[in-house]
Amino acid sequence: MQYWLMKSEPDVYSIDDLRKDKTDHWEGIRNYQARNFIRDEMARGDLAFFYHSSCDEPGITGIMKIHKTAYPDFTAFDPEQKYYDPKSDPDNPRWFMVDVRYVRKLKRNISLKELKLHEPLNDMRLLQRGNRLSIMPVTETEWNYILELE
DNA sequence: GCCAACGTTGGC
DNA sequence: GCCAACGTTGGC
Repeated sequence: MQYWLMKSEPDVYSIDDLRKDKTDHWEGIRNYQARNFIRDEMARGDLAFFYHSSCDEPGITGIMKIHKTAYPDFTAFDPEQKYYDPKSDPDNPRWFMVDVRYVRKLKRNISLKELKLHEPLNDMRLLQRGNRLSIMPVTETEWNYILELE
C-alpha cells in the first residue's frame, strides 16, 4: 500500500467535484515521470492527497483512493479534447490514467505555506524547489505527519 | 501577470 | 548526443 499526492487546479477539477462524482478518471497526465508512477506503481486501494494548485491557497484539501489501476488515457486519442496527443496511438498508448474515488475532505485546507514550516516535511518532493510533478509518492511517515496537522 | 524552473523538441 | 529554443507549470 502506497501513498500519493495528486495535483489539480480547482478551477478545472476540485475536491468538491470529486465529492459529487464519487469516482472519476484522472485525465490529462502528459509528463513521463508522472505517467510512470500511474502506470507502474499505483495499486488499487492506495491513498492519495488531493492537492489544489494554481489557486488562492495552494494546498492539500482531501483524500481519495485509487479505485482502478492504469488504463489508456482516451482523451489523448480525441482531436476535440484539450489533452489530445496525436503521438499516442491507441494500439500503443503513450498516456495512462487511473480512476480515483472520493474518501473525504480534510477538516481544513493544509496549505503549501504551512507544509513548508514543518521540518519533518523538508524532504517532501512537493517542497523541493522547482518541482512541477503533478503526481508524486508520499512516504507513510509524511502522510501520517500531515494528517496529524489536521 | 510575472517569471523561475523544468521538460520536450529538433537542428546540427 | 548536445544544447538552444520553446512551451508549460505553478507559486507569488
